[in-house]
Amino acid sequence: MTAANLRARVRAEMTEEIKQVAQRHLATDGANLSLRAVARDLGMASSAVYRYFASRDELLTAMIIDAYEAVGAAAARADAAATVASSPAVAPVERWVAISHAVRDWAVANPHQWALIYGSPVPGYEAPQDTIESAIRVIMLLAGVLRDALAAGELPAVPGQPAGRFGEELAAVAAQFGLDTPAHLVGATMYGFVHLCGAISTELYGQLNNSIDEDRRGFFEWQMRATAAFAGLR
Amino acid sequence: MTAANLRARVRAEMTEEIKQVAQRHLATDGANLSLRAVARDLGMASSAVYRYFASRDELLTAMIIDAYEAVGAAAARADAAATVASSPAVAPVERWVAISHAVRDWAVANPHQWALIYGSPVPGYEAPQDTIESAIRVIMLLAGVLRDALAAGELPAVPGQPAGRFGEELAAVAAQFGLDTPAHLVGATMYGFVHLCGAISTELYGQLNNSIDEDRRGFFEWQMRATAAFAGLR
DNA sequence: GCCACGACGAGAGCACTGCTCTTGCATGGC
DNA sequence: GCCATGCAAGAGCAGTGCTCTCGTCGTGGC
Repeated sequence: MTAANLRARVRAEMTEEIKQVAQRHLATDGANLSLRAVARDLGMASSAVYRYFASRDELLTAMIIDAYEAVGAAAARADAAATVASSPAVAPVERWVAISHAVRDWAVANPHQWALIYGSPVPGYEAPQDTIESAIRVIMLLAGVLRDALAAGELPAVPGQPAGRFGEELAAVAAQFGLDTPAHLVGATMYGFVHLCGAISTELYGQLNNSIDEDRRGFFEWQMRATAAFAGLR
Repeated sequence: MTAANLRARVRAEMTEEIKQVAQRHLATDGANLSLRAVARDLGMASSAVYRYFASRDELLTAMIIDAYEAVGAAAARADAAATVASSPAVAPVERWVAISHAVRDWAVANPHQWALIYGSPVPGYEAPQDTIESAIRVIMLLAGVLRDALAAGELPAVPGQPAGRFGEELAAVAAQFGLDTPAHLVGATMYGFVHLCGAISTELYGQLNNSIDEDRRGFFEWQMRATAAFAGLR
């Protein structure tokens, strides 16, 4: 190992350490992440952090990517577990529900990270291209459930596509991602994803207070089964 | 008018002026509202603002209440217009769609205000009780559509309530607000509201980028008609 | 009519923030 | 052995929320 490689490794470790401390601050203090406070926790000058992240926004971007990775990984794990668990043929709706629960569980456990990726954008911050490939993992999992269900002949045939310009856009999305699913299934996927985001955000941001206070998990599952039914799963 | 009343009026006008300038800043700069910048725009010292708002959070709270009022009023206006427009008997689903479009139109026109009330909470900020009565206006309008449709016999009968603890909570909500609608309709109302929030937030926060870029309004309406159908409207 | 009181505005100041610039230090390659 | 390079630290700038004090000015009570 050359010295340059060693230096790069030390640098990567330091970067990781900064991110970890920043994530701890994020989890406790919320989105108003203070670079100086992170530096203090690490026992170094605030200016030293700028050797690793050019700006606070860049640090936030790194945390956004990590958050997308984490929630996507949690959802993928749940999907895999649900798929395997049903050795003969699990109902696709159970995969749909398992993915949704995994996302919600992650969000409840990491509310500030959720807000970072699916909440209102940080002021003055614009998501760079780095994040988009991480951002679509959850929705691609949902799309996969419908694709498999369609292949297994478990979805009712719906001719045509939703009427309107957006129907063509849905068809274009299917083509773009190489999905051999009709446009209305792409729409149903996005419909489910939209509701997933809405259900979690309304719950986390207090819109359900004084209405559903006890069985939020049950209410959530009821909703997600409704979106699955809209897609044709049952 | 006594002098005290005059003073109170001057004070109210000044308070209103501060809120207007703050709203202008909010609309352009986003949620990182600077009290000092507002004071500069008003040509007064920053400390003078504290005569009217005890803290930045209090100013934000005032703007949150105003935002709830604005979106609720827009939705109520659209509902009233849709109801009147259909002099003999407009399909209830059109009222549902009209309310939804009004909320979305307002959100698209005032994205930062939307983020303020339905986005991730401002760091360190907790919504005070003042906001909750303003917050439920939109969802009460949606509930009203279903209530009227039920009274007109336009909803299919669904016996019982959703199974689970949350079903009881839904029934309790119906009782709490004096709604004579069954629990599953309360659930459908909240389902529609959740999707409304999710659809608008995903659109505003860029989750639809590179998928639905042209006909977002059409995609939104398609979604809201689906939530109406879930409630039994068609 | 006067005067005290209270509301108000302005300014200074504190602690904090993101970010930049300069300086010193240490280490590895020649 | 010397030098270049990467790193850390400190000072400093402009900005923030918020507090405190002080001067002013209009108003209500006497």
